[in-house]
Amino acid sequence: METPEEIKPNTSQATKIRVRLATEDLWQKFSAQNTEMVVTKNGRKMFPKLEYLIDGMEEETFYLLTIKMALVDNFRYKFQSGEWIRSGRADTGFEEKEVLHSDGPMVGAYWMRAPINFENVKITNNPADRNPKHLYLLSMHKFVPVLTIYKMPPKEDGIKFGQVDQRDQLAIRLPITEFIAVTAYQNQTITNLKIKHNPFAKGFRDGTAGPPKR
Amino acid sequence: METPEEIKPNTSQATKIRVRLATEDLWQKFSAQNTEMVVTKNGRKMFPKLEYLIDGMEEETFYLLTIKMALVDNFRYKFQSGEWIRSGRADTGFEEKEVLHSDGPMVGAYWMRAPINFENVKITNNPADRNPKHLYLLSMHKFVPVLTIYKMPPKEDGIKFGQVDQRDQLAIRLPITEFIAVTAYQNQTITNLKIKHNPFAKGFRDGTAGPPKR
DNA sequence: ATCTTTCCCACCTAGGTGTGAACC
DNA sequence: ATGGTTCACACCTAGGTGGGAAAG
Repeated sequence: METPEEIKPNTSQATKIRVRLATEDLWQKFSAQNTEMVVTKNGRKMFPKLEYLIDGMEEETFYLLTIKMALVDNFRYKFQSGEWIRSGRADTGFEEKEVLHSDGPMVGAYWMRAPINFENVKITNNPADRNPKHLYLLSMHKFVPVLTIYKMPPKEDGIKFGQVDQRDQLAIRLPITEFIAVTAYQNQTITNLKIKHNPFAKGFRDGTAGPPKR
Repeated sequence: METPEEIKPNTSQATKIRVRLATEDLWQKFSAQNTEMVVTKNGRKMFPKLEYLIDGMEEETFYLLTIKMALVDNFRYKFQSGEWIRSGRADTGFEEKEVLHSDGPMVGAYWMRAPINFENVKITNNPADRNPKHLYLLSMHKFVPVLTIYKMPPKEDGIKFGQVDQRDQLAIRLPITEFIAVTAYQNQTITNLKIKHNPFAKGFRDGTAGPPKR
């Protein structure tokens, strides 16, 4: 169980919330080699997936969950001689954008029942992409996913979208999920891990099927 | 352009909103034969899809969209001698449930730009189904989809989920989208229309591929 | 008997992989 | 020349169809 890195001023209830990754072992394998994530013009899924396990919420209170990507530092990176090194200051033009979890406002009991995944969220290097489920990232920069949990006020009559108090926000960034956005993998070890563990890359595994012929 | 059937007490802005179906011609073909929709234990997609075209929203105001299914009347139905007839009173135990559009709160300009579809919403006959994107329906009963548009107050600092005034809700039910929930198709004409127009049923079309062998 | 539901199936759509060459 | 990006591609996962037999 990891401790959240960033906790905003908060009510006593919200600070009891704890978050960990559903596939922490897998993330650890990537993290140890410096995780890379491919960004494309049309949007690319992330692998490993962002799947969080949550506990400590109030069973009957409504919460909203969002995900965003934050720049880890102000540098550009490049892969040289087998390692990632800094290469000047970060490009300009990056703005954080938040994507609401598509399940909408749900009670704590719901969020805690099963892993919460954001696999419908894709990352892109196309600044003109207006898809609300796509996050624009800068290639060759380092990012960290930020899960934010908003506690809703008690529901009233009608639809339940009360105002969210700033103090009832909890932002969680797990260092193990940091990654560098790339348009093509740089580190062959990362490529091998992707092929080994991502079911969609099964066609590139040795012993399962031959490499693609051309 | 159809006129909304049901307009709740409303601000002047909200009443300017107009909604029509993106695939109205297709819905018309089904509606003329009494549309049937299959419900399953694990959830089934609807076909034709619920795809709405919207105009008349304020470009920069935020709106939330939801979908729900309403019982059209208090009867149970059965298909006898080639037609749907009433067969006693409706079963008990149906409760309307609302599903938020997964894009979350978006400005009017966004909702009006392209057809709004709810194809991630599935219908089921399993009362124990707790999936927030699944709607529990009673088989052999008649339903109508209800699109509800919630106008949000001007955004403040922080996250933008202000309270929604009851007067700023607009509920739209298009009679052409009424359907009877079934566990197996009753009317062969409906089956033929599904096979002809649903891409996933291509395997059952004559002249494209033979019927499945067993 | 009759009506309704469930299950597995062949067949299909939709779209997620890294590759390697081309492009810039 | 170098470094980063784009594209079509073969190969795969995932899952949406109604049919038909069986079950309830």
